[in-house]
Amino acid sequence: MSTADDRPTGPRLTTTSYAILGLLAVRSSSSYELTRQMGRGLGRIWPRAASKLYEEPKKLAALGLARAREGSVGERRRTVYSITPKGRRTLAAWLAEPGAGPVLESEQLVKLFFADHGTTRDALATIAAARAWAEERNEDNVRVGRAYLGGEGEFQERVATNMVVGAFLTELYRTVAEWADWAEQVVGRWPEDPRGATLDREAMEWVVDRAGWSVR
Amino acid sequence: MSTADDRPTGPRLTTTSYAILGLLAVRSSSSYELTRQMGRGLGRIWPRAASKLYEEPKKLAALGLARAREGSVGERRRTVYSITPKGRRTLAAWLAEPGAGPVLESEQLVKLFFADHGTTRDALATIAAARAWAEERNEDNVRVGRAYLGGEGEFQERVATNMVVGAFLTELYRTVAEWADWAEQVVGRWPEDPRGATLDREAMEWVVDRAGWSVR
DNA sequence: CTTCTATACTCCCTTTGGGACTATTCAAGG
DNA sequence: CCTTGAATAGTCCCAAAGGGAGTATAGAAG
Repeated sequence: MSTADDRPTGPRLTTTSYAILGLLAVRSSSSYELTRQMGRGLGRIWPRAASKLYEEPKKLAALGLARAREGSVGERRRTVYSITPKGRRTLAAWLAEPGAGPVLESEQLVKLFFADHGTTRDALATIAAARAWAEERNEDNVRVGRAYLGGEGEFQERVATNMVVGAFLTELYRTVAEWADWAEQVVGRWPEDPRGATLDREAMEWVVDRAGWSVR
Repeated sequence: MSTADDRPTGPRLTTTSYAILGLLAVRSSSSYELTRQMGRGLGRIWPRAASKLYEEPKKLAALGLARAREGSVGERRRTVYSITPKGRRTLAAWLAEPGAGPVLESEQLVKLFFADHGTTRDALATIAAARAWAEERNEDNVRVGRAYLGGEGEFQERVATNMVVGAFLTELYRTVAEWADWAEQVVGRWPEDPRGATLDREAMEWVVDRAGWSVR
């Protein structure tokens, strides 16, 4: 943590707060725009419900990390937020700490964890759904990557940083698909009642071997 | 959704509810044991705060999906829950639906998303932290995999299903580590001020090529 | 006996999800 | 011009969940 002067007092800042602050560092935005931005790229790595996001910029403004400018389009209210110098320093201080590792929530995997209480067909369907998920998500990734290569990506000037995150997602989706293909083979060899499935030694050895990269 | 008879009325069941129900399908347990089980393997794919977990089995019992047996160890209270036939049917019905795709939350990636508002050194530290995370997590995975190969894994009789989920995690951790190694190379080529980083065309082409698996 | 860990919970305040709602603007079509 | 639907711009509400703090007993070790 950097200078004590920049440590916000009052409401605590969450990762979501910093994400909104980061978006304001890139560009001043209306609260609606902020919720849209959070829904796109960032939503893949820090998904948040839109309805809760409207509160964040207010909090940042209350802490002096952002400034709120009330305005209107005709009779419709509109608030545009912009980052303050204090906000920039606070963001930079946060970036200087390494951050928590990924947290994964997968209902599909929970179902597979208990696959022996359903049918093998159910398990295969769940695996297929996982692959479909990866495919669908990857389509967006390809499109974005190509746009950047063509020099026409959103926030093209930020391509270097966006690529690092985009590559992670690319690899993630690819991994899910490859795992799904493998799992389909393995589970396809199960009996109809998965309770009868036993250790597939060859497959297990392959998995353990794959895990060997971190072994000292 | 299967037979209407088995559709629970009253409190809504969440994925967490089903996970607890699944654990009871494997073995009757005290609420404390349930919270421990949720903290181990399942916590990697469906992390939940222990303090909230004590409510779930109560809910299942209220719905007739589990039965609660009050008891004691000396003067200490203890409640053991076991699944009912209705509970088994409800679990099986849930397993018959494919389930939602993975949801990822990564503070590290959020930081990298805004890396151009920090320093290149910060970004490299964040990448190193991601790799360290993958390493640490993978160590557990290796240990578990070897125990299963040796026939001494926890719930060895469920090795077939556990392997499918374990393989996913193995691949995930490996992917994070490989991505981190790549990202370290790429970011290592950035100028000291990451705002000066520009499109690394060769790297971007590699990423887009890697994403090509799902392209029709 | 003391200390620490394990077992076995409950409570509390904050954050968050997700849905529902209100209202104006803008665009397209009849 | 009017109507309809999407976009913009929010607020509210109830349930789920995070994370910390707390209480209490049992068991192990010194």
